[in-house]
Amino acid sequence: MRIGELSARTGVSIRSLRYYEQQKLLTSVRMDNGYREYSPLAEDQVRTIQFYLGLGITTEQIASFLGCVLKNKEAFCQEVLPIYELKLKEIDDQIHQLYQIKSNLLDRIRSIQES
Amino acid sequence: MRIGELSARTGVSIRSLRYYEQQKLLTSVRMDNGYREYSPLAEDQVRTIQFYLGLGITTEQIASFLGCVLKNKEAFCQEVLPIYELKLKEIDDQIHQLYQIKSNLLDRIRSIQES
DNA sequence: ATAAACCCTGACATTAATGTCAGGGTCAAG
DNA sequence: CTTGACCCTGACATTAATGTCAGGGTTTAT
Repeated sequence: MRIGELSARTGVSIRSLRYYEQQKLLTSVRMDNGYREYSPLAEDQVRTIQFYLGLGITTEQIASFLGCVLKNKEAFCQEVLPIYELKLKEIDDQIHQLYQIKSNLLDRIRSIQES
Repeated sequence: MRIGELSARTGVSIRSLRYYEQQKLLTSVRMDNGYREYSPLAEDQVRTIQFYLGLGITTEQIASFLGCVLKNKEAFCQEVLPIYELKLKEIDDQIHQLYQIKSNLLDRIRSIQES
């Protein structure tokens, strides 16, 4: 299929599909006219990419294990767990920071409303 | 005082002090040689700016009420509360999103460790 | 053969505060 | 009068994925 169809099937913009290819997350073969041609498997692959992006994993990190997880069960890919754990730590840090700010904001709001 | 001293006193980089001025958070008078000269009050003003930035408030928002809060008690400045409340909502949304991701991450980690 | 719909590359824009560099004045102490 | 420590402006870079535009080819249907 061509890029427009892949985009329509997955809901991912053409621009993003080209970007994924540049980041080595996705491959295509070129037809004589220069158009990209995708295998039917690409649709699932794009959904997988989107799933990991939704977890806040960067394209660079995804590139490091995507080849494996497309062929095996995720548990079999040793690169995945450390990345998940790193991301989890980052998220926890961010949550903590946001709570700090929230607490400060609530203090300020309270002190305004009291006066 | 000149910009280097203000920077040293507040711990805020010279670059940032110039940026605050450009964003109309800070003023200075120019000496004959073109150097900025700051009033002693600037030190406190810079700390106030830093405080609001630490709450995640943008320079544009700060600019909208800084004049007031420098002259009055914060509670007196009507622009402040809506901005606090808006920011609080943004923070809550972000916290919520992060929890969603965290929950997904924990699921994946668990499913890897179970296998 | 022409219009519409598709595809290509390359480039700039987006956010927000800050870092950093280049090229150039100013001033004080030696 | 020179050196070093200040100061100035203007500009580009940073992050990461995506949007958008220009300028140009291709294909399909009429």
